[in-house]
Amino acid sequence: MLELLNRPAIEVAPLVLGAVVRVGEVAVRITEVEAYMGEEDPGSHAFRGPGKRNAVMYGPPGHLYTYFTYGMHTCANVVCMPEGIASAVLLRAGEVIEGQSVAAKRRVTSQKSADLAMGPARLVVALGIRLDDAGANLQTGRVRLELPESQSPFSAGPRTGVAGEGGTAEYPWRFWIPGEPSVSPYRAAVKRKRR
DNA sequence: GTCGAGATTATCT
DNA sequence: GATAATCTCGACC
Repeated sequence: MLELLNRPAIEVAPLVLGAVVRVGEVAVRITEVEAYMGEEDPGSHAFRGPGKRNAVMYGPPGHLYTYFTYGMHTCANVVCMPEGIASAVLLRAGEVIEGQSVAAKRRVTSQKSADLAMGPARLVVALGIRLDDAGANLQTGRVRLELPESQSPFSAGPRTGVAGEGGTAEYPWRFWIPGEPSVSPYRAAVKRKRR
């Protein structure tokens, strides 16, 4: 599996589609991801170089990169590329296929099954991933990644949710499985107004 | 369904 | 002190 992940994020991203992430009793089939290409990517946390937050992204592939954003939310990534090069695939959405009652209990809002893991922060909550799971090994740790045996069909398009300058959504680095109800219908990123 | 805006805090400057 | 790889709610179509 490590050989499959030891490549650029835009190549790894389609492979993760259809994969299953398992944490305890809850399992989610990934239906939407985004590629982050490290220091050459203006939308990536690694764009300004290594720091405490993105250190895991520079580490070896096959590990979990979590980060906190907007003061309330956590997002999860799969690290790819060899140690020393920052690159990761953001898990944006998925379908809860096991432990649905447990996942629903964590999500106080949106009890509908299609909404349980529709969005990066929701996915993390449904799975029970925490910020201190950062750096966990996805083959041996609490959070497991199971790649599919065959490549799922997928579509590619502009990234969403990246609020950086210069239109970082111009790169077609968002991948999803067509026809999945759990793929987020979210609008493109809007610049945040200050209060 | 789409659109606008506020919430809330770790991390970085 | 400013920023942010988001979510939720309310208003409108």
